[in-house]
Amino acid sequence: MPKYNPAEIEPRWQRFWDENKTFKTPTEVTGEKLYALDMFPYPSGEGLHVGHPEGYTATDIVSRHARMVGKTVLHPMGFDAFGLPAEEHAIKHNASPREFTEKNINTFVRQLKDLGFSYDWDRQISTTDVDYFKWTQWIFLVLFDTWFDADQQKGRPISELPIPAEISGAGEDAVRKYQDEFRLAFESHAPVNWCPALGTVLANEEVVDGLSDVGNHPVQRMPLRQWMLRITAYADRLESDLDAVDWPEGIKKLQCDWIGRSTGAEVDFFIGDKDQFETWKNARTETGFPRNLPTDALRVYTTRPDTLYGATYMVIAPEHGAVEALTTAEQGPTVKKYCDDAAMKSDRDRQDDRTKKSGVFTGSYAINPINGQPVPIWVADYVLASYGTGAIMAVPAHDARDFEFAKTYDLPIIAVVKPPAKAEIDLEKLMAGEVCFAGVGTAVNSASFDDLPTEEFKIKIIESLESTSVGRSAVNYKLRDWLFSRQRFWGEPFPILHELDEAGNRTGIMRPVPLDSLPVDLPFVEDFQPHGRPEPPLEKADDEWLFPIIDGKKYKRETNTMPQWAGSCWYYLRFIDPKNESAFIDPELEKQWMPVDLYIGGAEHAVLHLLYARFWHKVLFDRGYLSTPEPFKKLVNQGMILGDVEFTAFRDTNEQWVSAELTCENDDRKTVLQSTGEELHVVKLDPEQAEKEKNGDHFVLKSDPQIRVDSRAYKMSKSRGNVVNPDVIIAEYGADSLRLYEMFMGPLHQSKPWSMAGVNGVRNFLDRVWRMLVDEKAEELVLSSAVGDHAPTDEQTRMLHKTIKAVSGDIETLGFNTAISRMMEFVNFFTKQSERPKSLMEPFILLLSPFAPHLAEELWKLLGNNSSLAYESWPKFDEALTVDALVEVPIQIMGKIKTKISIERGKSKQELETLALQDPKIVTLLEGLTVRKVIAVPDKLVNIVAN
RNA sequence: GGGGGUGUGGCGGAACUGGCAGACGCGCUAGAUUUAGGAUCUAGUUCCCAAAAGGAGUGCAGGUUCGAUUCCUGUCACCCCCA
Repeated sequence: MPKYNPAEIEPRWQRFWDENKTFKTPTEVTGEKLYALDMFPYPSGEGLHVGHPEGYTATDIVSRHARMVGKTVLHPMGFDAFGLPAEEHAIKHNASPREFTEKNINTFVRQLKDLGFSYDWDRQISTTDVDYFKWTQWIFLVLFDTWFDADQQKGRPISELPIPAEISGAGEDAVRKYQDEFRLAFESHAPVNWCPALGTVLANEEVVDGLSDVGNHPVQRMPLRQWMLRITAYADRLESDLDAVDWPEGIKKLQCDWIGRSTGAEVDFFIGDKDQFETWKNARTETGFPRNLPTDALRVYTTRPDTLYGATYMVIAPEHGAVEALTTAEQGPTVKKYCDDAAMKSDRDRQDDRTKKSGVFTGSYAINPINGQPVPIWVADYVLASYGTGAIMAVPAHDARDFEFAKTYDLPIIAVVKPPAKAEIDLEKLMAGEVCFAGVGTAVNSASFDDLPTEEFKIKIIESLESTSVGRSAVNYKLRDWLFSRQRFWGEPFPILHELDEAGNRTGIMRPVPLDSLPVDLPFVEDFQPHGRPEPPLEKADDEWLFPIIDGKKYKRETNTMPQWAGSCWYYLRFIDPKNESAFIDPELEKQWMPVDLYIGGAEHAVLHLLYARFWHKVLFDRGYLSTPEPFKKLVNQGMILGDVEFTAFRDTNEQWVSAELTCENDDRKTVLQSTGEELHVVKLDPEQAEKEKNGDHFVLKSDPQIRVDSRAYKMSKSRGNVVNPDVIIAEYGADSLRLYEMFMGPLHQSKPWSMAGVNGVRNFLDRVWRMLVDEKAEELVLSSAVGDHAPTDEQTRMLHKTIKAVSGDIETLGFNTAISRMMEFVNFFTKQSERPKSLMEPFILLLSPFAPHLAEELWKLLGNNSSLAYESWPKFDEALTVDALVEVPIQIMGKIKTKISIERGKSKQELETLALQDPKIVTLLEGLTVRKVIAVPDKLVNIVAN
C-alpha cells in the first residue's frame, strides 16, 4: 500500500520548507560562505521550460550540499522582467504590461517551488519592482557622474575632471557641456537601427540579416539622439581582468574577441600637392603628432604598418567627416549618390564577404608618408566609420577585401611581404598581383626595410613614423560604446531632466533627477499603441509627468527607457540586501557576500550580459561602492536540452522513398532533392521503423535498408512541437525525478537530447530507494524488516565509504551524472542485502538529499528523525575504508590481456613480476618465447614483453 | 570564411595525472512471480564466427609508447557562436 508517491510527498515538504523558512539566509556569515547564483529568467508567458531547471538544479545541489558542510549559503532567485514580449502583449491587448508580467512571475514562482529549490524566497526581486529600479536609476546616475581617467585607468567623479582654462573662463554652461563630453553616460547622435514595425531602435546585436531579432521585421538606419555608455573606456580592464576569474576558456576568448583589442599604428597621409609634401613633413616633425584629426591629412589606423609600401590607394567610409572636402566637383554627384545608398545598408550587409565590394573615387589623392607617392582616395562602404579612424590604407596584395576591391576597380597591387616557404603561396603570382597573402613573412619592395621579418619591421617602421611625427603606435578595439536607450514603454525611465528655455526648447543643459526624487516611475498612459515615429512612447505621458518644474525652472523628462540589460547588470548585488531603502546595497553585507562563488546559466549570455554586468561592476568598484573588481568568480554554462531524438525520412512526389544523403535544404529551408531541386515530403518516422545500417554509420529504413534516414535531436521549439513542459513531468514522475533526470542526462555543460524513457529510468531508481527502506506490503508506512540496528559488515561499510567519497568529490566538480550512478550502485548493492544497517542507510539518505530532497526528507523522517535534514552534517568517509583489501591485476603479454590474478593490495613491482611469471597460464603461453622485459605497475597491471 | 565544441554499443553516457574500454541508466532477450501489468525479481546484452577457442574494436589514416578513448600529425563529419 505505501508506494512511493511523489504527488503526496513533494507538496507536503515544500509547504514545510516554506512555513519553517528552512532556507532563509542567515543574517550573519559564520565560517565559509557560498553565494550560488542562477541567471534569473525572463518570465515569459509560456512558463518554465525544461532548460531552466537544469542549471537551477545544479546550483541547488551545490547549495544544499554547502549548508550540510557548514557553509553559510546565499541562494536567491528573481526575475528579469522588463522587455519586449510584455510590451508586445500590452500593445496587442491594450493591457498593462505590469499586470501581464506579474501574472507570469506568479506562474514561474509556483513552478519553481514545485521543483523544491532551496531558494530564500524572502529575497525574491524583479527588475520591474519600483523599489528595484529606483536603484537601477541611481546606478545610471553614478555612470552619469563618472568620467574615465585614462592615466589612472579608473572611473572618477565628474567633479574631479580637470577643466582647461579656456573652458572654465567661458562660464558655467561651458564647463557643464565640457563635462558632458566625458561622462560615462552621454548623449550622441549616432546612426541607429530604426525598426518601424516594432517602433523602436535596436542595438546591433538585436539585428540579424537586416531584420529584427524579435519578429523578423525590416530595419533601416537613421540618425537619432541616443544615450550611450562609454564601455570602451574599460576595454583594457575588461580584457585583462579575465585572467583572474575561473571561467571556461571558451567564454573568456569570446569576450576577448568581442573586445577585439588590436595593436598597430595611426598614420597620417598628407592631402595636398606632391611638391608640398616635404614641407608638410618637416613642419610635422616640428609640431609633433596632433591629438585630434588634422585637416591637412587623412589619418588611418592599421594593424599592419609593415605593409605601408604596398598601400596603393586609400578608402574612407561614406560617413567619414572628410568625404565632402575630399570630393572633387567632377566626382561630386557620384559620391553623393553612393553615400546616400550606403546609408540604407546595415553594417552587417556592408561587411558581408559574399556581396561584391563597391566604391567610388573621390577625385583626390593623398601622399604616402613613407615614400612620398600619391595614392587615390576612394569612398567604399566596406570601411566602417565606427572602426578605427573610419579610413584605411588599402594594401591589396595583403588583405583579401582590399584585393577584391582592387581587382574590381583595376587599382595597382604591389606585394611587399614574402610569405614563408610553408605558406604554399605561389610567389610569382603574388608578385604579379594575381593572388593575395594576408599572413606574416619577410619584407620585400620596402626600400631599406627589405628582408626584415614582419614583427621586427612593424617596430622599426613605427619608430620611423614617430621620428617624423607622421604616425604613432596605437591600440584599437572592436568593442563599441553601448547604445543604452530604447524607444519603448516597458523599461526603466532615465532619471534625467532636460532644461527648457522660455519657448520650450531644450537648452542643452541636463540635470539628474535629485536623489530624493527617485524612483522615476513609469507614467500612466491611456494606451500602448506605438505612434510609429522614432520618438519614444513616453512622449504620450501627461504634462505633469513630462514637464516637471524644479526651482522655478521648467524641464522635460528624458523619454527614452533603458534596455533590458540594465536590470540584469546588478541584480546579483541586490540579492545581498534586497530590502535596503537607503542604499542599493549595504557595504558591510557586500563585503561579506561578494563575489558570487558560482554562477550558472546559458552560453547565450557569454558576451553581452556578462560584459555589461562586469562593466557596471567595475564602475561601482572604482567609485568605492564595491569591494571586488570582478563580480562572478566561477562561471559555468549549462548545455542546451534538445528535444527527443527524431527519425526523418523523405518521399518524392511519386511517393517513392529518397535516401537522406541525396537531399539538401534550399534557400527557403525546404528539403529538396540535391540533383533536381524537387521538393520532398518530410516524413517523421516511428523509431520502430528505423534501424542502424549493417556495418555502417547511418540509420536506414527497416523495410528498405537502401534508404538512409536522418536521425537527430532538434532544439525544442513550439513550431516543431517537441517542447517538454516541466509541469507535466512533475505530475507524472515527480519533481525529484525531474531534478534527478536532468542531472543524470550527462555533463552539465554539454547539450543533450531529452528522453522520456530516461525520466522513467531515474524514477525507477527512486522507487528502488523507497523499497530499500520501506515495507511496501505493509498497511502503514513502516520501515522494511530488512532495515534495523544491524552491525554492518566490512563489505557494507566499504560500500558506504566509497559512495560518500565519490558523491562528495563529484559535487565539488559538478559531475552530477556520475554522482547519481554511484548512488545507483549503492542501492543495487543494498537491495540485495537482507540486512540493511540503519547506520548505513542514514548517511546514504543524506547523500541523496541534495539531488532528491523531498524523498530524502520523507525517508529521513521514517528513519526516526524529527527535523529537516537540510542542516545535518554531510557524511564523512575514511580513506582506508574506501579501498578493497584484494585487487584484481590483469596480466598482459605484448599488451594483450591473457589472465587476471587476485592479490593483496600494495604488492611491490618485484612481487608482482614474480607472481605473474609463476602463473600457470602465463607459463604455458610463454613456452618457446624469450621474456625481454616485464612492466609491473603496482595494483594496476603486469605487461610481459616476449617474443 | 574565422573561432569554439563534439565524435566511444541500438540510445544517453562512464573511464582520475597514458594502465582491465563500455561504469550507471534506457532499450532489448530469456526466465521467475503475479488475476493482470508499461509492476517486481533473476540472468544476459560491443561486434564477428552456430558455440568454444580466437579475433576486431573508442569517426578515419598515420605516429610516439611495453601499453593510447587519453599524447602528437593529418583528415572527415556534425553542432554552436561570430562575420
